[in-house]
Amino acid sequence: MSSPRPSSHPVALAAAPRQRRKDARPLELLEAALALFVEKGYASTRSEEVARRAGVSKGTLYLYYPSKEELLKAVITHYLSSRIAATTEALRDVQGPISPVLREVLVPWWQQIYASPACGTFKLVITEVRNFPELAAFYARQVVEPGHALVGTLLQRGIDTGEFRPVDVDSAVHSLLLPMVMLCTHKHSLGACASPGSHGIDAMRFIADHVDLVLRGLVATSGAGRAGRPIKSPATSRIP
Amino acid sequence: MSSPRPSSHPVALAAAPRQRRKDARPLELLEAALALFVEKGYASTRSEEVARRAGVSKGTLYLYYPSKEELLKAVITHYLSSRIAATTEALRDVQGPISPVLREVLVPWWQQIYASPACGTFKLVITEVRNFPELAAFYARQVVEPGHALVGTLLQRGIDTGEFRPVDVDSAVHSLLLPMVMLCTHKHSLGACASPGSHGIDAMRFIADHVDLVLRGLVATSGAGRAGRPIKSPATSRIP
DNA sequence: TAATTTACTGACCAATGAGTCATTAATCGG
DNA sequence: CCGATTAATGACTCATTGGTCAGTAAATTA
Repeated sequence: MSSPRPSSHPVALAAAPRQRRKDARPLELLEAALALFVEKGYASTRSEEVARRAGVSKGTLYLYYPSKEELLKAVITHYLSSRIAATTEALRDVQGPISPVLREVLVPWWQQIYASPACGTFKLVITEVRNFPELAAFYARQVVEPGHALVGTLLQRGIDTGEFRPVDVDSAVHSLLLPMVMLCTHKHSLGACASPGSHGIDAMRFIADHVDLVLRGLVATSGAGRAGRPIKSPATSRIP
Repeated sequence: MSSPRPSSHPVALAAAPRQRRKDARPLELLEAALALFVEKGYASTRSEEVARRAGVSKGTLYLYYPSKEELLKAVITHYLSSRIAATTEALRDVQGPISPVLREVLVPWWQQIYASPACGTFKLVITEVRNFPELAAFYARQVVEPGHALVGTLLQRGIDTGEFRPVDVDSAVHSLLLPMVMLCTHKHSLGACASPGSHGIDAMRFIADHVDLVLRGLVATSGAGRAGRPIKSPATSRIP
C-alpha cells in the first residue's frame, strides 16, 4: 500500500530498503551494543545481533568499529565520559549544610542515572573488567575515584563543621554509594526477570529512604556521646 | 628420578599419571567451575579449562555433568543451598534488643560468607540470570526472599518494641544488605584487578562501620521527633 | 541522465569450542 | 596373577561466529 520510500525514521523500523546515514550509525550501534552487552553479556552477544538491532548488517558494524572488543570499549567510554565532568562541576562548589545537598542533589542526580541507559554500564563493567583489565584503570580513574572523592569531600566538610559525627569518611561514602550502584546492577539482572507476585525493589523510593537513613546515622545528635564504635584509623586518607 | 607412582594428593599436582577418584571429582569440578565462571563469566569459560583446573580431561567433565549448562546450575545450587538453612535457623529465635544481634550475628555471618568461595555466587548469579531465567526464580526463592524476610522480621520487631524508629522496613533491609552483596560482587570484579596505589575497599572494616551507621540511623533517639521523611506506604507488605 | 563516489550488504572463510566415543589403564574379584 | 569392570582420556565432529571483501545501490556531481 504505502510507498516503499525510505521513511527517514531515526532508528530502523520494518525494512527500509537501504539507507545511507553515515553519521547516525556510530551512535545507534553503541546504543544497540550497550543494550545487548548489558542484557546478555559481552561474550554471549553475537556481533551480528548488535548490527541487526541497530538496523544494519554485520559488515556495516565492522565499518565503524574495527572489532567487537573495540566496540565494547567504545560503549563504555561513551556512556561513562559523558556524565562525569558535568556532575563534578555541579557539586564542587556547594556551600552550607551538607545534608540538604545530598538529599536534593545527590538523590535526583542518581535517579537520573538510574533511569537512563547509562545505568547499565555499571553491570557491564562489573561483568567484564576481569576479561578486559584495561577497563579497570579507566573505570577507576574516570568514575570510582572522582565519585568517591566528591562525596568524600562533602562528608568531610560536614564533619569539619560539626554537622556530622567524626566517622570514617571512606566507609560512609561507601555506605552512601554502594547501594546505588547495586540497584543499577540489580535493574539489569534479577530486577529484569519477571518476578511472579514477589516484590521488585522500588528504586526511586528506596534511594531516598536510604540517603535519609544514612544521614540520620551521620548527624551529630545533641544527646548520645557514645552508642557506637570509635573512629578507627582516622589517618587513612584514601582519595588524593 | 623420583618414582612415577601416583602421589595420592587430593587435588591434582604436577602430572600424576592417571587417578581414579570417582567420588572426589564432582566437587573438585564444581570448585573449578565456580572459580572460572566467577572470574571470566560463563560464556568465556572453556569447558576444557574447567576440566584442566580440576585436574582432569574434558571427557571426564562430561562424564559427571551432562552439559556446560548443567554444570553451571550445579555450581549455583551447590554453593547456595548449603548456606541458607543453617543461617535462617541461627537467627530465627533470637530475643532481646536487635542492635546487638545485628552487630554480633549478622556481621560475622556476612564476613564468613565474604571470605568463602560462596561469595562469588553473587556475581555469578548477577551476571547470568538474564541468560538462564530459571535461575531467577530459584535464587529469589532460596536466597533473596529468606534473607530479606529474616532481616525484615528482626527490624520489624525492633520497631514494635520501640528500639527503632518506624521506618519503612523494606528500605531499611535493603540499606543493610545491598552493600554486603555489592562488596561480594566487587571482590570478584574491580576488587580483583590490581589497583596501583589507589585504595581497595577494606571490606571487613567497612561492613562493621556500615551496620553501625545504619543502626544509628534506625534507633529511636529521645530528642528529634522529625528531621526525616515520614514513613511512606506502610501498607506495602512485601515478604510473605 | 550519465558518471562517479562511497555507504552498505551478505556470502564466505578460518578459528574456536561444545560435546562424543573408541581406546587405555586403574582397580577389583577370583 | 589374570580377566572383568569402569574411570579416565584426547583425538575427532560439527555447529557457531568473528571478521573479510567483492559486489550493490544510494547519493552526488556534471
